[in-house]
Parts: sequence; structure tokens; C-alpha cells
Amino acid sequence: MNVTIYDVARESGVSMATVSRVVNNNPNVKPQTRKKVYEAIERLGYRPNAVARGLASKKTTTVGVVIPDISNAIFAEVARGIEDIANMYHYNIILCNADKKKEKEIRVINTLLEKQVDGLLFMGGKVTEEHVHAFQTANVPIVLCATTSEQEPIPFVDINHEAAAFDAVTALIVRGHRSIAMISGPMDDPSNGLARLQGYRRALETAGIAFDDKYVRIGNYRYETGNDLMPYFLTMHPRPTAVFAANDEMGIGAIHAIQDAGLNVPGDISVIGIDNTRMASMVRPQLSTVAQPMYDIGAVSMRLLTKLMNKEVVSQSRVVLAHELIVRNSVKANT
Amino acid sequence: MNVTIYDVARESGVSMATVSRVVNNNPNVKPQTRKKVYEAIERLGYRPNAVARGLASKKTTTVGVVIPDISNAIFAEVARGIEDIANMYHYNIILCNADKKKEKEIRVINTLLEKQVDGLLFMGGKVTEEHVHAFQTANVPIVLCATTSEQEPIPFVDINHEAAAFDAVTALIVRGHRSIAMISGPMDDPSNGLARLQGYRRALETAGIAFDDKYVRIGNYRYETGNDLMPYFLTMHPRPTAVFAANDEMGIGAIHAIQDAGLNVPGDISVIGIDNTRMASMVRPQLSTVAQPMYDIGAVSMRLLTKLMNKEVVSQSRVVLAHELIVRNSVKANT
DNA sequence: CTGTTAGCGCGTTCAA
DNA sequence: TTGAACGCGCTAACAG
Repeated sequence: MNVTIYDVARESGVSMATVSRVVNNNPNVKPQTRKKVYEAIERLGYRPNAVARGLASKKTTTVGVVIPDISNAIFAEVARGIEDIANMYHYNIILCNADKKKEKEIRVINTLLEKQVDGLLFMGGKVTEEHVHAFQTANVPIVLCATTSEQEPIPFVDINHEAAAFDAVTALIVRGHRSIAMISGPMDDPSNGLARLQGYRRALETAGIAFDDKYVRIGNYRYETGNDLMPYFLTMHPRPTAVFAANDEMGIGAIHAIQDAGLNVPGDISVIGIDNTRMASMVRPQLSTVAQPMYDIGAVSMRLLTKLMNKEVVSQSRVVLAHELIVRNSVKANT
Repeated sequence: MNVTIYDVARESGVSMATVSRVVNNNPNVKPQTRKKVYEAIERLGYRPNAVARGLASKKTTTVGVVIPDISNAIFAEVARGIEDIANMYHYNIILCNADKKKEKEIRVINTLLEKQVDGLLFMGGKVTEEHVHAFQTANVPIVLCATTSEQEPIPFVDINHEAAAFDAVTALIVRGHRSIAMISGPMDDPSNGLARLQGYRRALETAGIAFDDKYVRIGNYRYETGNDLMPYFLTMHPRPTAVFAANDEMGIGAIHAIQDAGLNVPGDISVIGIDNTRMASMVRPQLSTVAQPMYDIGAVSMRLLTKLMNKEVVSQSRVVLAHELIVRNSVKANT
């Protein structure tokens, strides 16, 4: 049915080993032979069977990427960084969506491993015991991407979320704001949830402002929750003069809720987010935020993975990339 | 090194054939034997090798999905529809980004085929001869997803882009607008580019309004081009009273450009887009648009593919889904 | 520079 | 209900 390496061998009058060499760019082939083989390949429309190849060579030149939510701009951008580096090193990537569900994460990790990927990049919220167990039983390298784990030996590439939040809130504080609300992520999310809340809290306390959980509401990173939660803050006395959202999307929701209430951003209330997704510039006023180097996180983690797959020694297998405060016009000094 | 089916066989005191039966849920195994095997699998942490399995069975239970741009909300949503149905039918999907580059599209199609996927879902702009050739030499079913091709036999699932654009522009016309600008996509994009322009043109002509290409500018579907192109229209005499953008993102860019010029939407100028991405509701004023059933396009195309892979007869292999006009407050009657 | 041969890990007859 | 044996398409020694 399908044309195999044997067919090519017969067609070109050489052995299958020679065809294999040609296909794999092995230099030990006479140019003339190589040409004959190429012609036969062309004529027959031969397409190497990667499955057979993988079985024989025990390598698939494929890395698996588990992504929590493909429709999330952050992860999509990280994926681009991964892709570019993967291409550079001639790896294919197979992207698996895990829907932010732990159970599904475990499932796709196993599926990927069964498919004999040469390495794995894992993006997810929380790394549990179960994750660690799955990672350990894999006998290919794994690196966490835009994801952190306390578990000492596991390589990861991420930013310092606590510090990013600290910087965002501090940017508000140095502009004279003292009553600062936060729209947080869920506490069971260690990076974007808990760590960012802790950064908020530390910034407050560093400035001698008491932390008050009345000024914190928990959202789910969606525009809608930013939009729905904000009115609660608007009814408070005293009303906060600034809002810190744990991500841009909720920040934008907050901006619109404020505007829909007839107030002005940043005139009445300043808003700052985190992430610097493209959307942050696609609002009026444009959203101030702390930029996360998403593309680089993807690129660096993929690069790290190639080294690991290659069994090179790596000096730094747990890397924290720099974030950057970006002040746009959703923030104004409080006078 | 890795534990194989032989190890499990030895451990449980049966032959590998029996282990294979257990793993594949073949009913012809004594329950007691099955239990023994399961225990051995558990104890050894056996993970079936999907590569070997694929080689032996000539099936991978995997479908390849080529996606033009993973960071595009439309495709991400289509992918969700694909995913859900794929899971339902126990297929894994491997997502490959093609960067909207024809050359890369061909490359990933071939890579996917080499990996012996059981079927292929292709999303892309234009289907060229080269694409068709690659599809033909594949001996697995392929369906175009959110993509159309004139090429008769190729199955696809899409909306009617021309009609969607027609409806958007007509919505403007029935509200009294006669001077309607368009921010179009590139003409080498048959669906989102050319077809939508044709719909615009037909709507105008149906209403007896002369088409004038001074009122058409070409963007690249990005917010920035909507934003950059709009000022050109603002300087025209007479200034258009409405703008039709070939997608939501450019529409939002246009809204902001209008606002940045000190004008009001929809007071001075109405704006309508196409697609109904989540962003359309994340602007002020909220963007009117024509909804494209993205999730369904993905789901239906995947379902179609399962039938094809299963060699079932399908009555309709070229399906056009309905779109829907959604009027929000970026549009107002022209008085 | 080229061919022969032995697996890679598993599904699948065919017998028993 | 089970096992033995073959082969899926290819890579990787090894021999020549």
C-alpha cells in the first residue's frame, strides 16, 4: 500500500541500508548513488515512516508540550518561543491542551510519554505529588515552563511572580496611593494566585500600610470577573484610589467597570495589571502592567530542554527571568 | 532500560500475547489472568510504547491539526472544539503551528503524515495546488477546518464569509449609513480577505450605493492596522459614517483611533466587525459583529474526520455553518 | 562506499 | 483461554 524503504531500494537498485543513509544524510554515500536514490524517492513519492524510525532509533525528535489553555494569550506566546527554538534544533513539538485540569494534565503527560517524546515541557498551575511522580517515571528530561516547583531538582524557567506583584503595587504606592485594592487569582494557583497576592501584601507592609483582606477579591483571571468584582470596591468607604489586578485581563475588566460606573481611569481610580499581553495596549486608557517575558520563557525553557536531551551539563537548570514595570496611562499620582 | 511488554509477561507468568490482550481490553482473557497482569503492570510501572504499537497496528489514534497561528483567538477557539470531540472519540491530537506561511504549512503537513496520523485537520488561509498535492498523496482522510477550497472533493467545514460580510454591511445600510468604509484583509486570503470584501461590495451594490475603492484600505487583521488605517478615513470628505472591519481586532483598533481623534463611537461613526471573538465584548462601546461559530466549526470538522477515518459514508462532506449578526452599541442609526 | 542482518516493542494470526 | 511466531518499516552495527 504505502511505499516503503524497500520499494525505494528496489527502484533505485541499491540496498535499503543505502536508502536509509541517504534519507538520514549520512555522508558515506557516493554522490551518484545518492542522486539515484533521490530520484527513486521522488518518483515513488516515498515518505519516511516516522513511527518505524522512532522504534528503530529510539528517538522521535519530538518534544511534548503541555499547555493549560490554548486560548490564553500568555501561553500562546510562550508556545511561540518554544516553537521557534524547537525548529532551530529540528525538533517537532506536539502541543497538548490540558484545560487547567490536574487530572487531564496527568493524562496528557502519560500520553506524551507513551508516544516516546524525547523531552517534555510542562506548563501548568500547580505541580503536585502526582505530577512529580509522573515526571520521575519518565525517562526523558522534563522542564517546567512558566511554572515553578519547590521540588528541588526539577528544572524550570519562570519569573518571580511575587516580586512582579511587589513592583506593580509599589509603583502605585510611590505615586501616593495608600488605599489599594487587589483583584487576585485563586489561592490554589501558586504563581499567579498566591505569589502575586503575597507580593501585594509585602509591598503594602513595606510601605507601612496595613493589609486588609476586605480590599482583596478573588477572580479567575477572566475579564468578566474583573468586571464583576470591581463594583464591590466602588461601594467601599473609603473607596480605593487604585486597583492592582493579578493579570491584565481582569485589569481591563476593572477599567471598564469603573468607566461604566461613570468614573474615570486614572482620574478617579488607577489600575495596574500584570503580564503585558497585547490586550494591555488595546484599551483606553492603555493598561499599566508588569511585563512578563513570555516569548523568552518559552525559548529559554526549550533551549534548556535541548541541552538536557543532549545530556549536556547545564550550569543553571532553575532559571528566573526578569520582569519589567511598564507604566502607561491607566495610572496617575494620587493627590 | 524501559519496561516492555515482555517484562510484564515474565512478571505475571503469562505470554506477551496475553499481556497485549489485557492492555487492549480484549475480552478473551480469564478475569483472574487479567488481574494478575494488571498487578504486574502496576508493580513495574509499565507504559505501553505507542510507537511500537503504531508500527504493529498501523494506527496511531492520533490526528494532526495544523493551525495558522496559535495566538489567534479564532483558531484557538476552533481548536477547543476539535479537542473536545477528539477526546470523545479517544483520539489524541497533535497541534502544529504553521505561522501562516505556506511553506511551513506544507512542511508540517508532511511531518504529520510521516508521523502516521490517522487523519488531518487543516486550517489555513489559502489552499494551493501544492496543498492539494500533499493532501492527495496522504493516504489518510483530511478535512479543511475554517478553511474553504473550490477543489471539489476536499471536505471542509466553514462559514460563508461573503454572506457574513454582506450581512454586516447590510446592518449598517438599513440603519441609514451610505458612506461606509472598509478595513479589509489581504486579497490573497480567499476567505477572510477577498470573500469579505466581496460581501461588502455586494451589500453596497444591492443597496444602490456605488463601490469606491477609496473607501477600502487593506490591513493584516491586527489591532494596529485597524488603528493605523482609520485616521486616513477620518480625513476624507465626506467622512464615512460607518466602518466595516474584516475582523474584530481591526474593528477595535478602529474604534480607538476614532476615540483618540476626539470623536465618538457610535455617535460620529459606527463600527462593525466580524468573528465575535471574546474581545468584541471587551471594549467600550462593545463591538457589533457577525458571529462565527468557531467552536462548532472545530467540533463538526473533527466529527466529520472521525467518520472519514472510520470509513463511514458521509452524506455531507462540505458543510457551511450559519453565522449570526450581533448588534451591540458600536452601531447607531445615521440620521 | 555498500549490503546483510538483527532487533526496536508490539499486534495478530494460527494452533493448541 | 492462551502461547508461539511472524512482521510492521526502519536504524545500526558489522562485514565486506
